[in-house]
Amino acid sequence: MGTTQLETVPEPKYRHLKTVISEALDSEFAVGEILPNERDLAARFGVARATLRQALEQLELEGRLQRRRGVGTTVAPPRMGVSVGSAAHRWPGAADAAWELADGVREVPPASVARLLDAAQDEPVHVVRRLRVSEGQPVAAELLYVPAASVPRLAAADAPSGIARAQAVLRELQGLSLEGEDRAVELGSARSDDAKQLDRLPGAPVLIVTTRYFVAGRTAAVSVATYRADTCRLTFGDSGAVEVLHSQEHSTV
Amino acid sequence: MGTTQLETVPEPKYRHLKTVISEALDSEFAVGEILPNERDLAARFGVARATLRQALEQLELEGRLQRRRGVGTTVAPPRMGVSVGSAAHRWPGAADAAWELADGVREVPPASVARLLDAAQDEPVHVVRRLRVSEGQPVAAELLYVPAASVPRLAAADAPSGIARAQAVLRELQGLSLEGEDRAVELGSARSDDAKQLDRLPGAPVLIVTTRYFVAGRTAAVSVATYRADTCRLTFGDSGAVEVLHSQEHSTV
DNA sequence: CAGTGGTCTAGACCACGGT
DNA sequence: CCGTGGTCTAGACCACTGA
Repeated sequence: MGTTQLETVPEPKYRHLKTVISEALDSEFAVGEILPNERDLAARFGVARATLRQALEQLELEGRLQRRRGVGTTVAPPRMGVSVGSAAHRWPGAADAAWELADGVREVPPASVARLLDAAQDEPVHVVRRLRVSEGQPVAAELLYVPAASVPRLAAADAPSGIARAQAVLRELQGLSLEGEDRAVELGSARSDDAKQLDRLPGAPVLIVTTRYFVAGRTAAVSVATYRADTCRLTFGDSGAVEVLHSQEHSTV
Repeated sequence: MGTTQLETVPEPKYRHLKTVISEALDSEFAVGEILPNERDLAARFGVARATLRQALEQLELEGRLQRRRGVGTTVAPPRMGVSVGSAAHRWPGAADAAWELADGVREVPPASVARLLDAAQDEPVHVVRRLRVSEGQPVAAELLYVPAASVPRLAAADAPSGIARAQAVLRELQGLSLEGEDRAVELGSARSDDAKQLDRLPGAPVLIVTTRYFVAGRTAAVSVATYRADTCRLTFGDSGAVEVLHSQEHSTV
């Protein structure tokens, strides 16, 4: 057995390119360094620009490159590890720096969220918008959905839709005793509003972390956090172990 | 301020296409149904095939479509929730069905893994290859790296590199008392060998789950599991809550 | 303003799956 | 074998950034 690598099939050009460039990145480029522009690179490798771009796209997906319109393509630093749910049973924002309040409104949640809350389809809930910043750059945009029933002391039109309201909702939440959480991670593409906050183009790959917070057997809140997939490695520290160090080379090993 | 949605900029065609098709999927198509082929669709929408493909690619990334060469494009079912680390402090394979042993060899791990193990750079370790199957299809390919020091009772050339050897390694592991785990999730693209096992093309987007297992203060094993990003939603059940139901609509809400 | 990446076109051929 | 999606080309124009 051991069908290790017969590779009877001709490798597509863009995949070979990807390997070549990837190796060049390891040996000949420093983090932050600017690569030649796409037209020059394509010419240098003797391929069409579209083909070159296919290779660059995958390298960007893997967090090896960073491309910005009007600027150029640079060598990306190793992904930063962002902690997700390290200390369980703690309300969002509790002593948690790194999250920056952006807005607080009252809206009807999307159907998928309404399903997770045990709420009616058209019932408006509190929505707290937050932005997570790490190492100086935005890494995640979060929408925290809180049904009115979870924060009964908050009157309907308590604060005039803004950061003040967001603060009020979070303050109320922290009075509740959190029983547990439930988390899911999946791949998605950035909605245009998230993309703006994350300084990416709409459609950029993101890791969507959906968290349900349980109080008294019910779902008291749902958080949908959109993390930049290119720059982030989500860490789940179950034990009190050391913070995870850099790692790379998940492909083309 | 509320820069909600001025959208002064013309929306690219492929993004508009994506919205249109996405809505059509919700209203006019059933799961598993086959879409018209790309040439017809492109003609119908009055765009070049490449542009149509850009829209389809993103929809596939979001798990809404499934495309297979030689077959066609079908409407994908909702992502399945696969549990990752629901019951912590348990060795891999312990009563854990769903993982299917594939191979067991002895190899030098990639540098990134060697760094996580407290091992020397060129020291060979046991490598157990496993495949996770859920709902009848492969969802993850795992490489479990176990330094010889973690399983001292295993002689160097104990079994002739195969499933028997894999079983022996796992059996030894389960004798150890696991102290904790440490998990990280990041986006990657499938290496060609993983791609084969997962029935995808090389380069397909995957969620890479790296787990470190701690015994006696040391890293006794490292698992690198590659999950299909298109079909999987990784779930982390911290509480004994109900299994997560379907959810969708992470974008274009 | 010049230079970058992002979008788009209208073709072509290839690799694969089923018939 | 035919029809599918996958790869590739050689152009073109647009949107954005920074000088």
